[in-house]
Amino acid sequence: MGDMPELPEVETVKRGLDRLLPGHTVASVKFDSPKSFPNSPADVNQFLRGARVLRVRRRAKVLLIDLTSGYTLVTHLKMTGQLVFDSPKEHFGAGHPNDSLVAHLPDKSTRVTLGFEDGSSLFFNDQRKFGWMRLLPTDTVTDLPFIAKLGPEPLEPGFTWQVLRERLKRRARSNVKSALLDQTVLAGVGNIYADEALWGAKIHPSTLVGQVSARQIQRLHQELLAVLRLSIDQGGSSNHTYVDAEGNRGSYMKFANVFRRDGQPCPRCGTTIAKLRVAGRGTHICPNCQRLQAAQKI
DNA sequence: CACTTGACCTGTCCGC
DNA sequence: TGCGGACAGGTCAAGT
Repeated sequence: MGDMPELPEVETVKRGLDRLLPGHTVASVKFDSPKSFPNSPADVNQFLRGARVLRVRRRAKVLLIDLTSGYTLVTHLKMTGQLVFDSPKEHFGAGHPNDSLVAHLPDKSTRVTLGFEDGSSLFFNDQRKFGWMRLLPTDTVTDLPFIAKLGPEPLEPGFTWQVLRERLKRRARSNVKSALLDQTVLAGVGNIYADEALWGAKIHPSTLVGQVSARQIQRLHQELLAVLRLSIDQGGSSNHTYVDAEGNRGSYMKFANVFRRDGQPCPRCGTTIAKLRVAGRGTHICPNCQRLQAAQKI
């Protein structure tokens, strides 16, 4: 069962790592090449080993760990990735709630291990091996094709509802859920928060983008920001494998209105929540609150 | 070009 | 208890 990091989960990991990693110098590196870490051993020796961590950033669902070597460790967690920091001396005393998780690392899902000079470690675990970590010159990261094509960050100040309307026009003939999941339209939204925001705005996920009114786009914009912010406040969503930089699970799922709540009552009207398939993805809706107009039913 | 489908992997759950 | 198939929160390449 997957457990996937979207913007709030990656942001939570980013905040933890940015608090824990800067100042640490890489002493040793073990990596599963090329699947999870395609760089050569020569690159690792030259640009990673001996480098110190400057800062940790996030763009969309990508983590960027900047190093003093002028290189950046670019990491995508995809469906089941975790980045967990373990410093037995400094952060996890006996009886700490994360001892059980951290104590057994590395395990069979560990793809990369960075050992730091003070004895602490950063583990990149990834059960399904979809995720990757790669070392790139810091000033070329934004040239990576998929990063260059990313849409705006929804939580940046310039992201108004009018910007959302303009971005959605790129996918005018597709359904609104596919458009929200398209990272070139908008960065960071995945299956959970697309479902939650569409429920909040009372829009059926199969509605064609061109059929969504300006008023509905305003409402969708408001719901997207609210759900992303709430989830960041809760440390993200954990159904299964997601944990933050210290091995903590997130608690957003307690607040989910429809996601993985099929068969339970809609919190707004009591109608039984349904699960369907839209854009090839499991999709959760309230069939009463989120209706397709007759003309759109195909 | 816009959009949809399949592939990438492993683990788990559900029905027979 | 065993086995096959569907499915899992992401993204890209290949197809229509």
